[in-house]
Amino acid sequence: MKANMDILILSERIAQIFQLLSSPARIAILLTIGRGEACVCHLEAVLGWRQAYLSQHLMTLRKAGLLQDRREGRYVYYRLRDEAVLALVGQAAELNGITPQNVDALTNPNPHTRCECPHCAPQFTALLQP
Amino acid sequence: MKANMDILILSERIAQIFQLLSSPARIAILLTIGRGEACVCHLEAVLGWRQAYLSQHLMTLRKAGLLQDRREGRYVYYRLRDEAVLALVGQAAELNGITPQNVDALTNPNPHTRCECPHCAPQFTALLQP
DNA sequence: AGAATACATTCATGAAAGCGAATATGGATA
DNA sequence: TATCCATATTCGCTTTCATGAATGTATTCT
Repeated sequence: MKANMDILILSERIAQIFQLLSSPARIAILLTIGRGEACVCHLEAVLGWRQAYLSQHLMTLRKAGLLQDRREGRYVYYRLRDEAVLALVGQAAELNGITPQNVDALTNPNPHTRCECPHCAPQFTALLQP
Repeated sequence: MKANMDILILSERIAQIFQLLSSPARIAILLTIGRGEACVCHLEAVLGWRQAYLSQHLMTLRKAGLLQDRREGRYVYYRLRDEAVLALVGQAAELNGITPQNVDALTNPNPHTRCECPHCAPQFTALLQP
């Protein structure tokens, strides 16, 4: 039965994407990078996780082709390879009753700006404190 | 840091959806139901899996609110509670280089038709054989 | 009522993934 | 060259999840 096989193979490939996105940590990373660019220390500061932990998830996302990295000096900047993933995240959120505005509000909007994390640019740190 | 907490909570909820869809079996089930309606024996015949295995995944999808079931005699018919999930699956496929047509071709198109599986309507069985 | 059929649920196990600790690499500065 | 800092990788443990086996429940038919 060919149609049978097709649907299984197709489903497998589709599930791979969802598998990648099934981790809260990776979703948070993708939103924090958003339409911009971020070094690891930025994510470290914003999300409050250890560097090694972030690097593991970044490696996963990079190997899967969702992220691309760019080295500049001793910093490595990550950005989305395809911003369509943000649309996918938004649609998933809607399915769960979350409005697109809520997602957008937490998505980094800057298209490919330099990282402004507390390490890279300490003057921005104060803004994060309530 | 409020924004920090928000993004973690939001990411958690979004990841839940992806977690649900990270199983090839569940993707195949959703596509096979598609815009129509299917009883368990239909899925059993089309996908070639044992009944208990299907029932487990159906339970997961039902409890998560993605599927709704309707009893008619001793048959239980499943349908999508919100067809938006098909759009989500299609978008995930596109991210992985699969064209929407390829997905559509394997998505049951009939809106809420009665199940026509080999058990429920044996005359259709012949059509499945190449 | 009893048997048969369609479906649901529970339980156990094995594989995979999350996550922490430790360590390695690679560029920059002195 | 030596050292520091940003980032990457490996290892190991724990937990989670997928899957199979067995069993339970609801409905129809005789």
